[in-house]
Order: sequence, then C-alpha cells, then structure tokens
Amino acid sequence: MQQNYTPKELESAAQQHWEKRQAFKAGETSDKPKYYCLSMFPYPSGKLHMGHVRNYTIGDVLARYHRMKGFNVMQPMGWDAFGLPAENAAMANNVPPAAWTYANIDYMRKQLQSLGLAVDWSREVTTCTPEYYRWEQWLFTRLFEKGLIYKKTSTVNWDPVDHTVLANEQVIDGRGWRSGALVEKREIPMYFFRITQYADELLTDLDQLGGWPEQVKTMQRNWIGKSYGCDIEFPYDTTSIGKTGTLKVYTTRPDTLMGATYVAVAAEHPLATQAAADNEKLAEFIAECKRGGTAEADMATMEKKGLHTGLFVTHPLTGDKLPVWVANYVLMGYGEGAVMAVPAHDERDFEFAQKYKLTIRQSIAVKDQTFSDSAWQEWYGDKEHGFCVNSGKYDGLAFQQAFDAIAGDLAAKNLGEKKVQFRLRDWGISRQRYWGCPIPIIHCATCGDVPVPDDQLPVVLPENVTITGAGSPLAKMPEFYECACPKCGGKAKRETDTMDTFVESSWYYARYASPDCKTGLVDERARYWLPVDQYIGGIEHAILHLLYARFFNKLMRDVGVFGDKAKESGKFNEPFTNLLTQGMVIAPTFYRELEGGKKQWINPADVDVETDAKGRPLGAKLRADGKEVIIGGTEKMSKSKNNGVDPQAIIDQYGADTARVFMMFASPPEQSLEWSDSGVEGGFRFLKRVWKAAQEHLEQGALAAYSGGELSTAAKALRLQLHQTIQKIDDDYGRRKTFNTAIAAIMELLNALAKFDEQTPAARAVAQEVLEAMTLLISPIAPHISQAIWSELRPGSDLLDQAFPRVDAAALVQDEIELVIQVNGKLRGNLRVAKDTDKATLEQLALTHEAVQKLLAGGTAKKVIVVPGRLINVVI
RNA sequence: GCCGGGAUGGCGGAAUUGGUAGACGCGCUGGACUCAAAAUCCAGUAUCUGCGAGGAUGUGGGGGUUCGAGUCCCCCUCCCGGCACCA
Repeated sequence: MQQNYTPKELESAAQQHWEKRQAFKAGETSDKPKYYCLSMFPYPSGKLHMGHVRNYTIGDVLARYHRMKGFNVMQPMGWDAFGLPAENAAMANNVPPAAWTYANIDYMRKQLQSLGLAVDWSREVTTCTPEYYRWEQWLFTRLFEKGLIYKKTSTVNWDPVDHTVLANEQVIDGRGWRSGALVEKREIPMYFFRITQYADELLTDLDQLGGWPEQVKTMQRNWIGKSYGCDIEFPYDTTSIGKTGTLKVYTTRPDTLMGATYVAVAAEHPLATQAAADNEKLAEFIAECKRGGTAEADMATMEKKGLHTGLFVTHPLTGDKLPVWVANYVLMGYGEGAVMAVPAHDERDFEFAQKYKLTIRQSIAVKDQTFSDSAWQEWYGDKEHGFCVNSGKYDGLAFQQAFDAIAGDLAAKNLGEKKVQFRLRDWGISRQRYWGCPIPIIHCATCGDVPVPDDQLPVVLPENVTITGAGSPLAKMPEFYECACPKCGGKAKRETDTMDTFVESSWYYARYASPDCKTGLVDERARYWLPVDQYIGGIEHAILHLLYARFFNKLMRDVGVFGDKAKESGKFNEPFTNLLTQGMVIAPTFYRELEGGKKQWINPADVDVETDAKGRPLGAKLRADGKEVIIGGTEKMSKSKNNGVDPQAIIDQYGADTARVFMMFASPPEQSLEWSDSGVEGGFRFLKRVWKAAQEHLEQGALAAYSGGELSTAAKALRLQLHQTIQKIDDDYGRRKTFNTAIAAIMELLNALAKFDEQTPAARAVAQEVLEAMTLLISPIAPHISQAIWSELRPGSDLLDQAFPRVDAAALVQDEIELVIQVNGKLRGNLRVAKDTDKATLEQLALTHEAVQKLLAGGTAKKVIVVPGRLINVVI
C-alpha cells in the first residue's frame, strides 16, 4: 500500500471504477426493497456553492448507507433550469438565457461529478428542454379541461417606466430595481391552479406524514389555515349608496357581530370606486393605496390608513347604520375585499378605530376583567373564556353558542351562513416573462381560450431572443404568438405568458422515474419508484415548494398518470415519505466603506484575520494591499455580500472526501453551518490518519478479521468500543441522520486503535476487524478513500458490494460498569461495580462513600435515588 | 406584523428518554523531531479561586417545577428562515 494519502489520484481512480461498473445505475427488476433518495435539484446559477455540497453530500450518505443495508437505491440529479436569474444574466452579459443556462449546467455537472456522488446520471432531467416541459404543458391542458385551472385577475407589481411586471425581489423600498420608479399595483388576468379544491386533503394528509419534521407540518397547517366562520351580508343603505344590494364579508368571529361599528373595503372595491367618483380626496387616497408592492410582509408592517367613503351599510341584525371606510390593509384579492370591523375585539381594528376616533363597542366580556377602550388588552380577543355582553338576546352566550345563534338568525334573514374557509389562496401561475414554460393556450375570438391539442405539443419556447428588461419578449414576437385556432381554424393568438417555475419543480421527482418516456409524463416505472423514500433540501422550501409538490402529486394521481387504481391504492397520495430539511451555510463578511456610505464587500478568501492568543479575532487585512478591512456579521453565503466560498478550491486542494467530511462534521444537517477553512484542514488530517492507520497495519500484511478466541483486556476493550461504535453509527445514519456524531465516533475509534499496539496474531486480527469496519462505516461520507483502503484490506473484493458491519452481541457484554455518585444532584464521586449489583447494595455503597460521608457529617440521608446503570443521588 | 426555528468554552459542536455539561474537531499554549520550516507526534486548554488536594460558578436574560434542568413550564431579549413573482 502506498505510504501517503494522495486524494487526487485515488479519487479519480475510484470515480473511474464506479463509472466502469455503472455502479449507480438503478433498475426496476431488483428483488431488494427500493429506496428512492432525492435531493432538491439545483438552479444552475453558475457555480456550485457550499449549500449544494452540503445538500448533496447528505443525500449521498443516505443513498450509500441504504445500499449497504440492502436496498435497491436510486439517486437522480437534474436541473431546475427556468427562472429569473437567466434573464438578468442575459441583460448583464448579453447572452441568451438558454446559452447561459446550458453552459452553467455543463460546468456544475462536472463539479457535482467531482464530488463522487452515487448518482444515476442516465436519469438527468433538465426542465428547460422541450422533452421535459411538453409534459407539463400536457398536464396543464388536462387540468384546464377538468376545470382545475381557471382565469381571473390578480395584482402584480408594475414598473411604470420599464412597462414590466416585477418580482417581489425586484421591488426595493417600493421602487423598481432597474428603473428606480415607484412601483404600482396593477390588476392583470392570470391563470390559477385551483389548489383550494385540495386544501382539505392537503391539510388532513399531513397527519399521515410521520417522516416529516413536525415544524414543517405545522408551517403548512398554518399556511393552509382552515377556519370556521360566517359569511355576513350588510344591506346597502340606499340613501347614501343609491341602490339596493349587500356588502359581503367573511369573519371567524360572528359572535362579535353586535360589536361591529364600521366596515372596511379595499381600494379596488366597487363601493370605493363609486364613492371616489365625486370625491377627489378619496380618489387620491385610493391612488395612494395602489402605490407600492404586493408583498405581504410590507402590507402587514405598513402604517394602517383609511378614509371614510361617505357611504353606509346597515347592520344585518340591529339595522344600525355603519360607515363604510376604505382601508389600505384590506386587499381585494383576499376573500371578499371587505371586512367587518369590531374594534373592541380585534387588535388591528382597535388600532384603526383609535386612530380615526371610530366607535369602540364592547360585546365580549371575560370574568374579573374590566374593559377600557383606551388600551388593547390580550383578553379582548379571547374566544375561550369570553361571553357576549351589550348584545341583546345573545348576552351571556359563550363563543360557540353565540356563533350558532347569530349564524342561525342571519340565515333566517337570508343575510349570512356558516362557512369553512382557508387562508390558502389559489395558485396564480402566469408570469409575464420569457425564460419559462409557455402556457399552452390559444386565444380565439370565437372559441375563447382553447388548450393546445396534444399533437401540437410542445409549444416550444424560442431560444434566440434579446432580453431588454422592458415588457415581455414573447409578446413582441408575432412569429411566436400568431397561430390558428385548433377548434375553428380561424386566426388566433397564442398565450405569451409563461408558467411559474415552481410548476417544473412540482413534478420532477416523478419524471426521474422514467426520464426518457416519450409516450407520457411518466410510465409504469413511476409506480415502482414512487413515492420518494427520502427527500432532502433546504428549510426555506418548507411551505411553497413542498406544498405545491404535494398538490401536484395529487393532481397527477387524479389525472391518472400513476394508473387507474392510483387513488384506491393509497400509495400515491403523498410524494415524499421522509423529509430532511437542512440549514443554511453561512460565512463571515468583510467590507470597506466607500465614499457616500456604500459598502464594498470583500471575499473571506482574500482576507487574513489576526487573532489573539485565545483565537479571538483582533482585525482583518486584505491580502492584496495589507490594509485593514472591517469585520461584518456572519451571514448566509450570497453573491451580494461576496462571502460565498467556492467548493472547487477545497476539492482541488484537499479532495472531495475532505470537503464531504468537513461538511458533515461541522454540524448536524438541520442546523445552519458556519464556514471555516481551518475545519477543512481538520477533515483532511483525519483522513490522513485513517490512511496511515491502514497503511501501518498492512505493512505486516492483511489477514482475516478476528472471529473468535482468547483476547487481552485491551483487545477486548477495543472490540467493545468497535461494536458500540457500529451500533451508534447505524443509528446515526439510519434514524437520527446526524453525521457529525458519526464522524466523531469514528475519530474516537481511530484514536483508540492508534493507542492499541499489541502485535500478537489475535491482536492483529482485531486490528484488521477494526480497520475493515471503520472503512465501511466512513464510506458513505468519504467513499473514495474507503474504496482504496478496502481494496488493500481485502484484495480482490469491492467495497461497493459490502454490507454494513454487523454488531457482535458478544463483544458488547460488560461485567463491570461505572456509576456516578451525587449529593443533592451534585457530582461527588464515582463507583465501579459489578453490572448486576442490586439496589440495596448500591445505596449502601453510596452512603459509605468517602465524599458522601464527609458531607453527611454524621447526619442521615433523607432519601437515596438509584438510577440503574447511571447514578446514585443522595439527598441530605 | 404573522408563522416556524435557534442561542452551550476563543470557534464549530456533543450530551439520543429529565440523570457525570463541554465528547469529537478547530484554534491556542508548552514540549519532541528538525540547521530551520512544513508535516507529524505527545501533553495541556470553560470561568473564578487555591501552592495543592480541592472549592465555587457556569448552557442568551428573568422566574418556576423536580432529589436532579442545556433538556420541561411561564415571561423577555437577540439572531435566522418563510410570507404566495428569488429559487
């Protein structure tokens, strides 16, 4: 065996070997149970970043571990290739989005391959290819025909200078990122997926997802937000409004209806428009409401403003006249675009009523609490302990009683009814962008919206275009949009909007099962591989991506993509059986202040940090000029803060195994991870020590691993530790998915092996056993070095064919154990006893222990607590 | 603002079911090897106090439950993720 660890040669040899063996090509004919291991596919942004390395190493560890545990493993990879950054790059560098994207994919594929992932590359999927998106378009037409897709208007961010729709990300402080113009809200027609039709199923099926983190399920439950409430209609006050009609609102608190003192409508509401016609001040206010972006975070944090319309509606039960206000916090797209206000029992209404001196009328009381309209108190909104007051015949009723009574009376008057509602809104998927999947609809003046027939799919996105950032490119291309109506053959216009890129990522996991299928979205191979057994990706996708993917799985099931009996089988209700959400990778930031307060961000790789004797940072200097830079916070790696670390440098210098070991060792997958170069060297050092241990052992030649016979105490202890480690790591990989603790345990085992220097044949057999097991245990994390060491430990055999090490129960037997002695819960001493010592003896041993005697000082113990196998606590 | 997380030595983290806080690694200090350096190896390393044995304190802050709390409960601070057109 070669003396030094040379990752470069050994890694490329291992990768060539795997390639030659087609080791990770997955088939559907195995007699082993299948294990579909999926990591969220990357957006091809240009280069791999540390978050990718982390994500894909986690997936690879799980894939390789399950292979050793006897599963037929499939781990695919692909590209989430449509999206905004390609258009931005096109504008910045004058490259067509397609060319930019494909070049990035080629580079990043090489990077991923150099990491040595056990990926079946024959299943690679790229979402921006017609072969992929044609099935997305096919599914769209089916859903359109089933009425699961419909058209309505929706609000977007409009840049009045560039005449273009902006993403929320492109709106900075209310202005367009390129033009600097004040952004406006604009209503435009869009296609929507009727996800609300599946809201109940999406909610209840969360209970079946035992392999999902509780926090993700909680977030999805809250997002779906099922509520039980009432639609209530407020009849128009005909004197002020000038016609009859009703204003409909939805509320979850009909029990507080007697405390309603005004109603508020959105700026776009018909009543607001009517009132503004002869009211300049109101028209101005409505215009003001329309300024700014559409992001919910902005809506929720902005100052609440309103204006009286001069119109009134009547209270459905009391007949009182209630003023109609326009308020900036009421949004047209949500619910009815109108709300009833109960300032006494809703915090937002309370704040608003105080500001505009509107009536606050208490209608709920809680025992022993006094109401005051000068300051909001938590109990005002209490549904559990409240009862009605100042509510006439409803006085004294508790929440549910009042809810039922008021809903009943409203129903009798035909002015309201109980209603279950969801916070979840239908999913608007139209984007006025170029680099996305074309929506397969043709607009015909006589036939209306006609889906593109199957034989005309795919609607291919033209790839040679110039992106200007002003308006939608496709809308300026007659050669794209001019077409004939598939129904009547008349002149028609093709839809020029593209789909939200979340659509591609909602079904790619299914396509991996049959990536080359030309007859459908998937074929029968999907019924073998789905659902995904393990899904791994960033926590930032907890809601949107994961909810949409769950929704799409149900859509595909109901359209029959998984066969006629997909629904009855129950197998295809959910796409991802187990979910692991990884934390972000963060890094320190460095900067210099430029003139005008602008910051120039400097990459950590170009900075030398000085530390004091204890390693605390004192200052940092730019290597290029030796001058000071300012140390900023430690933040998520990003282009804007220039604190991204390119994994390629680490792979080039230390090898993929070191990069993988460091990544896995640095923190458990779910936590955020701070980057540090010194940690990388630690990983490298560890692998060198592993190599050295094997190399030194093999100088005397390989031999059969220990299988029985007399051993010294030290050899027995080493075997005990080995088998404890196997047990622990099996649990770490399989159940806990904490790879940092697995590596730590292997390091401890290596330390123990290094100290073990017996040279008898039996001892060498134990060392062989330890080395073989250690190589297998570390192999999911560091597969290349393990491949090389294994071929030396067991010439003629391949690590890829080995099973995970088995625990030898006999090695785990211990005669003596160590117990801790506490006095009042504080550690005072240790005790070594035979394993089966009874409780009474243990109590006696503790009480007579020197340290306990000293503290007892002749007195008696109040109580002795014995925790078997752990400790004895003497209470005095 | 709302929803979901997080906070443990100089640093990353460990402590899996309420039972020895700081495993493992980084960094640092001292030593060995070397003409020297790198690499490697050995020893030490939470804080305060003490010559030492030891003692006291200690898991973001405040309170509580318990024989015993990093872990459970209540309140607070700060940080991170998401908020429907970044992916």
